[in-house]
Amino acid sequence: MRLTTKGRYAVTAMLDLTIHCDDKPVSLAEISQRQSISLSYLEQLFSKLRQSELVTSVRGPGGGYHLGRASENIFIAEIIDAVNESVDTTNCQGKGDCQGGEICLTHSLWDQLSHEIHNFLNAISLADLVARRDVKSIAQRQVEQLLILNESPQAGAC
Amino acid sequence: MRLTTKGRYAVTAMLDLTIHCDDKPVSLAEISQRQSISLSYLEQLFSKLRQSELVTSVRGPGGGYHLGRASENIFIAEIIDAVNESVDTTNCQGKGDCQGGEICLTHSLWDQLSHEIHNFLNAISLADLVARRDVKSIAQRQVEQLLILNESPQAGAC
DNA sequence: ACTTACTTGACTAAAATAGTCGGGTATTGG
DNA sequence: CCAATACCCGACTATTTTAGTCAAGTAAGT
Repeated sequence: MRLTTKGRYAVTAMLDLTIHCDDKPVSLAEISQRQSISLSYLEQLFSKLRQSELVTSVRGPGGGYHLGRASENIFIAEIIDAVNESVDTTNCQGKGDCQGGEICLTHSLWDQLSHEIHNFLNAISLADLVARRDVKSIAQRQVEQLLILNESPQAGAC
Repeated sequence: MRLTTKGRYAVTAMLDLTIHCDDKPVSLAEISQRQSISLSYLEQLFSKLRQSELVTSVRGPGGGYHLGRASENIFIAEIIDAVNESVDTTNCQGKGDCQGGEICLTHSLWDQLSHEIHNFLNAISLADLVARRDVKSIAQRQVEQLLILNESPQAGAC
């Protein structure tokens, strides 16, 4: 099982994308500022997200990214899969050749756990996360902090 | 979340210990052979398992390890904890200071997942695993393979 | 044109993993 | 007693992965 900052960053960035505007594309620079993730690293992650068609890109000035489909239909497990982090906890990637070609003693345990985690993450969509109270208030705080920092009196709402 | 070979080896070794004899202590050399885990590495793992009182040791010839308590009362989550692998999936170890002292957008998601995984692994005891059909047959195979390899006609049963 | 912002690929520092190695020390069977 | 067994312990190391950086593009809007 690999579930590290890479997968967490990807989910966080996708959630940020979901929250901020459905009309204009969101640039990576914005996400980078709001979520404190390095721009170069985001580029790497979004390259994979685009290949998996979880986002679509708009190039040129005013460009950025859109969600590939409705937020109700994008599930957390997909995002983590897209950035190459497997949620699999077995040693043999589920193949069952863990001990010199044979199955190992604890294979079925890890196989079961993998399914458990996958089911959990595949039952939660981006829309579900946006609806959460804590997510709403944190997103609000992040926008306010940026307004103060930038001192640019932009229209706060999308 | 860290769930790698270290944790898997620890659980596998503990399960092997549970399966093979409750009377005589089981030596690491035996476990090493049956489970294809390097002896030196097992020593490292058992040092931690002993500190957590999940096993007790008997030194000298004929020595080895016993389970620290009944297999019904040793849960998988404890074993993984003992070898220093945290099942926590948050970036801040649950503290909530993920984004420059503040909570990050996806904190509650990872927090919830961590609890989910912990609950799953904490509901399964070594005794539960031993009772599984697949574990029984794999253990049987492992013993038979060793008997052939060693060609030493030891009493197969404990 | 010029700028913005996506696109790609190569490169790298730091950390963690998965071990090895070499010395111990306790115990016991002969 | 003494040699063999097997636990005990700490230092060391190769490999892999993570978490990025950097540079050189390409496409598109103003």
